Amino acid sequence: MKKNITIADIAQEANVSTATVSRVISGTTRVKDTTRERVEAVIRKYDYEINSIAQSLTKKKTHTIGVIVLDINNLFFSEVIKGINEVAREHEYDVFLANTDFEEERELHFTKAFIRRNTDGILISPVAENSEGIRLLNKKKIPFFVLNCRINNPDINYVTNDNIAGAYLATDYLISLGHREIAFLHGYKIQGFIERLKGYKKALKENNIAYSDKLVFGYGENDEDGLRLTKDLLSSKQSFSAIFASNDMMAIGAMEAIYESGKRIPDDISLVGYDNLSITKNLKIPLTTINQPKFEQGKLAAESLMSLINENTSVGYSSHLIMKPELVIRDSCRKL
Amino acid sequence: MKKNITIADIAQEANVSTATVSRVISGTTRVKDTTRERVEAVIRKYDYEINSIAQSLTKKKTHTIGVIVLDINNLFFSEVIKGINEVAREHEYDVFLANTDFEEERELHFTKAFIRRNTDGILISPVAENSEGIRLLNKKKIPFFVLNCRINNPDINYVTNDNIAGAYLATDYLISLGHREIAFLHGYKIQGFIERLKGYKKALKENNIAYSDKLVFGYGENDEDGLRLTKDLLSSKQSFSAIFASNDMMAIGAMEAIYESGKRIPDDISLVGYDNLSITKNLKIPLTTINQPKFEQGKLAAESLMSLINENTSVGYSSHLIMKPELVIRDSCRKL
DNA sequence: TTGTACGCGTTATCAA
DNA sequence: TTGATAACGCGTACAA
Repeated sequence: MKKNITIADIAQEANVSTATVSRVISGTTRVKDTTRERVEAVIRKYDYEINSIAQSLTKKKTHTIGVIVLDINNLFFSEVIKGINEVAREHEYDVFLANTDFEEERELHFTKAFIRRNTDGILISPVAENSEGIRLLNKKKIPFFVLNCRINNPDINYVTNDNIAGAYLATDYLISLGHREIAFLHGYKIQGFIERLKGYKKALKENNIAYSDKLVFGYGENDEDGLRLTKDLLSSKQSFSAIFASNDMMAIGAMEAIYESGKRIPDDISLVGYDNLSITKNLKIPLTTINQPKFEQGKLAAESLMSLINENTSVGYSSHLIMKPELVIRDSCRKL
Repeated sequence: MKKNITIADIAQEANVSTATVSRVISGTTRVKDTTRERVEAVIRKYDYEINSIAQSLTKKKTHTIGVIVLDINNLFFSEVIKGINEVAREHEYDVFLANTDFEEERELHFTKAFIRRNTDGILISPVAENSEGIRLLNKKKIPFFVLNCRINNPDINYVTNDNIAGAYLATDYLISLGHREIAFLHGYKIQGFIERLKGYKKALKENNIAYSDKLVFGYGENDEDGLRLTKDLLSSKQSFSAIFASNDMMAIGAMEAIYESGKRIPDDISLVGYDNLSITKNLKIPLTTINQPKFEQGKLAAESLMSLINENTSVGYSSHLIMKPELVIRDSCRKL
């Protein structure tokens, strides 16, 4: 086993106590210049790096946050994570990243892993608002902030966007263009996607259009899912003139399926997505979609988490942030 | 300060020693069933989770790997990371993720951070083959594996793709279509992109086409960079009929710039990218590009790292893996 | 089958 | 300005 150089080794070689070495490293206490230099020379000589594990044990701080997301390969989360990283960097925190792939079991696994690792705080995009992971974090009083989910508990902080309003915007826009048979590509059965279905239904209802579950195809999340579900839709003999995909990745897959079938967007089928990923403006057909701030959500959540961590007393109020979605009109829809 | 429940608390409440609690948790030694049950009950009662920090200190293992990439928001790395995550999951390792944004200073920072945190191993996509981070890892004899860079040191393991060959393929393809004035969008000045320039030059030379640095625009990496550089190119009065972008993200930006300028692909300008990101087939114009395995590179590197970690003696040989790139022809190029 | 006591590498406290 | 030493929470000989 590789013997690691410790503070004791440095102390011995520099003819000082471990306490002094510790002082030199932390820079908190004054140390005589000559001793300091002697110690620093030995540290450099061995490329000595402090052992944060041991350090954390006494300090009770790891300078680490854990981030749990549903799918790291979805560009939506990439952008959120970018925002988180930026904040973490400013505060000199390091980031653990975990991916649940929408499985509650994995979510719980990583939650526990982070708790065991004593991450100072956790950002989590949960599979369900009452997931076991959330319960555990809450019970353990670990600073955490929920991403991308509304939690019905006044004590729990979260940031999300108004999915019902966003989906309403998308559907209502299609209806305003004259579409009445609008297919819906349903994401996995998590709160966000269920709410988007609600917004879709709400828009139908307000426009006196009957809802039909024959036009709802699920479930999924990424471009492959969108491809598959749209193929199902196309071969279903259902009549429809537009598709509302619950997120952009699925819309990208839908686009592929539509073109493969020989149809065209928006001439034959109109298409709307959700998220406004930066690539959607460069798709085969620039995509009409719903924008929600992503980078900002990550930043916001991370910043709030930092204050949660640093005021060890609870803040006295909690953040329930609901971002407002916006319709971004591009070229994927046409007036009937 | 929140008092954490420790093994000692459990021991006290269950009327046993800490050693016994430890045995119950690890399951290594036999414990009488009745005591075991008593201890387990107390553990459940408090939702006790072991403190991995303390555990690591004695065990000298953190069950953690660190991953350092150049840009987490580039879909290329998303896919690589996906491969890494899959392997880590199988081996019950957790993953620290860090992003250097092509800055050597940040690379060194995270390398040190991982060393201090005693990550059992590190996967790194370095800014330069002789970076300070690489030097440190090598000196400290920490198990590590280099991603996406060829290292001129027999002891250092790496996996990458043959950038020269790939860029040659791309350029030669354009030439075979009759293009002779081919602009090159240069990525940041790191080995991979420099090699792609070499491949480009090589193809020109073998086809007796003079190289002109007036056709080379740099430097960048993502879609915004591609947009900016292509605008520069378009306003430069240089005559050209094709663009070879050093990666797909830049090609996406180039596509945007070209369309904004009123020109069309491939009618007015042919375009080739590099990486074969899965979205490239769904772009405005499905992109002709160079494929290199991404998920597989991540998997391979992670698996090799795992064996490096688990055979604490060095393996006796090292892996220098160079993946073969392939031309993927879609619709973004035309014959002159 | 179980308990005692020490070590892991650091920081913090108290003396000197 | 420095040193000795007790924590921190866990694993593990060694002993019982």
